[in-house]
Amino acid sequence: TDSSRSGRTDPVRAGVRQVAERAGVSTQTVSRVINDHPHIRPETRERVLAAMAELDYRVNNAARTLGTRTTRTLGVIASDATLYGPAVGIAALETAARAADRWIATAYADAEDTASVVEAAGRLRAQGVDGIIVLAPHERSLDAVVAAHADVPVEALHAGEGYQRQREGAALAVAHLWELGHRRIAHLAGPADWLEARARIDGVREALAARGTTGPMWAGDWTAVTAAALAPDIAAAITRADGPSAVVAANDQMALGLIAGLREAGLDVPGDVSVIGFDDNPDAAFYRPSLTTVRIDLAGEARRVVAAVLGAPVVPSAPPVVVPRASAAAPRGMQHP
Amino acid sequence: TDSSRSGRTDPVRAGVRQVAERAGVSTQTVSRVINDHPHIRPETRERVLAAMAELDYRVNNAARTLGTRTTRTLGVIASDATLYGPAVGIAALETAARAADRWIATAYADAEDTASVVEAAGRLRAQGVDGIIVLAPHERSLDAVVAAHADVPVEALHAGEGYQRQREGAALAVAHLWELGHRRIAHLAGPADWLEARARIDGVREALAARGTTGPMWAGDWTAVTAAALAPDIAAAITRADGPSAVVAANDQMALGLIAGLREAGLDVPGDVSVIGFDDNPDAAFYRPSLTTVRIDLAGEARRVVAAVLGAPVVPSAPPVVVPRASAAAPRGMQHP
DNA sequence: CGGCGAATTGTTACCGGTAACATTGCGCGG
DNA sequence: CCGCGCAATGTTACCGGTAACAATTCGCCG
Repeated sequence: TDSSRSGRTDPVRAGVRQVAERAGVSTQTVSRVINDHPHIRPETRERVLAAMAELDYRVNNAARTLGTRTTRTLGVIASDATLYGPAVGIAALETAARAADRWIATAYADAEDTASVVEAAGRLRAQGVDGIIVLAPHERSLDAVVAAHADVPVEALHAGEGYQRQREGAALAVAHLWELGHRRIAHLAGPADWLEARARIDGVREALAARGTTGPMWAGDWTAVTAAALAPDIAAAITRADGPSAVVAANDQMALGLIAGLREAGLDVPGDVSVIGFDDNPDAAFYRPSLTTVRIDLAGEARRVVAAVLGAPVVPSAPPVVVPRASAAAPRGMQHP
Repeated sequence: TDSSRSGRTDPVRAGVRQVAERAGVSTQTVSRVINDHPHIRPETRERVLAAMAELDYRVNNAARTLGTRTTRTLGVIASDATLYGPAVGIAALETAARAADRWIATAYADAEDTASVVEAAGRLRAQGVDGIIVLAPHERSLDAVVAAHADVPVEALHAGEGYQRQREGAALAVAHLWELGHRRIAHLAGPADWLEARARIDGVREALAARGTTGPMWAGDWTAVTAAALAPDIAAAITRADGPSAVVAANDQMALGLIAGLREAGLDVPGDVSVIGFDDNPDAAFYRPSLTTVRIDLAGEARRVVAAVLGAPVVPSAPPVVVPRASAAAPRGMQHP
């Protein structure tokens, strides 16, 4: 009976015991209703739900965790939030986790430093996460995390089927350029020890191989700055007699830097060379020239990996698609076929 | 006494009781050591620490939470992760929280929908956060969150002192353009009911007022798409006799879209009109033209707001600075003064 | 109509810390 | 040499759920 001591709102949060009393059942029954257990008479369930609503009941996660030894929380290890891919990946994971009635705990780490990644995993473990999702890591970091935390499921957003999707996307990029008429295609890759970069490299390689050719490759670090720094080199290759006429960049930000750098070197995009990006950053439509890019179904990937960590049945994501814009065009001499 | 039943690693995590037994003290003493309470003999502390190390003890957060009713977790409500500002803000908050030995729980909400923001706050509350930090919200959403969750501290990254910083930054942008010789300066603002947008609007207005003038204003939604859609309008204003010769965009992404749209309308940046952005997106250096922008000390802001939520003494952040690049230049007719 | 198994609900103990309070030991002033 | 007060440590109960097990009810079959 609420004493009129102080404020207007409930001074103490209601617990299962209060709900149970109000509904005239045991706490266990309340617990069963909360967790959707079977063998509850519909009428009883109603009564409990009503009591919960009246008391504005919320489960106490800490208590639940203590009892069940499971936090319903998934840990996410992310690296650089200034990169478009990871930032969107985290958001997609949060959404997917929420849909699965889980929480996300995010820990940032320096992807270049395996120890820091393992340490981030440790922080997440200390918080009691039920599983860990690694975003775009070095392959060896992933291995290290798996080794150090063998007792929780660890998944990478871009491993397994995600790897395939990335590969497909890269292959699509090559196919798009090929159809435009390009026959010598280069790749500006991400750091080679990132799974994500590797997948895109493999995709490019295989697509080229399927067409009986290969192409030069450079490795950046996902940033526009580094891509711009590599541009002179790439420009030199392009201007050679049998140099590439198109470049697949492993993400949009590198494409941006690359285009700026190529321009600096006197090359016009898409006049002298075509460039295609990866990620479909919403800004890419407004780059100059607007950027042709590959879109991955990140939301679907996130759902898949969350399901994988939870051991739930996975639904496949949608296949990647090319978003054609101005930065990729027919090679010089083919404009009017 | 460990029965040799199964695996190599400890089958059960050690708890305070195990540590206490091993160190020959009570669990309470262990607890005191964990939490750095006074009145522990150094020698005792050593013994406990040793026992903890030997047993690879980790506190169980759930148990601690249950006992103390505090989770050491701060909730962050974010809106759109595809925007550079919020994405970096979250990362900065995570770092600041970690430095304060706290966790971050992130909940995404639709900023345009107050109910969704309040609901996100509710989710965070259910998780038991000790405080809530709202990232770039509508003012009314912030009010609603405060009203609905009066019993936890709620702060906005861009309210209070953060507001001042934003205002300063906008004023700096105006000052920069003014020094270049611009006398008629427009503002492409964010949605007017966002605190962040408001601060920047106020900064622009006040800086103009201090120079005895005013300027036209348009409101976008932070995205390049909408900025591009507004560009024809803005271009029309610019080409009028006494139209503005420079635009302060409220973020870099809008600046990007604006520049693309102005170009579409036949206006050259910075030839016909100067544009300055806000945020110092690392990509901005590679836009074409490279974007002059304003940098805010986001890391410092994050530290400040985390301290504020925790009721700790706040350290001020660094003042904003202008990063001069190519998109802002002297107005036509002043190139050679 | 007794008996049996499934459906439904209740009882009890426990998860792993910590707050609150109790207790012990010791230095020191009078 | 006693008593006081603080330093150092211990005891106990409890936080708010849930697992495990027990008990009761009920429909239905032989």
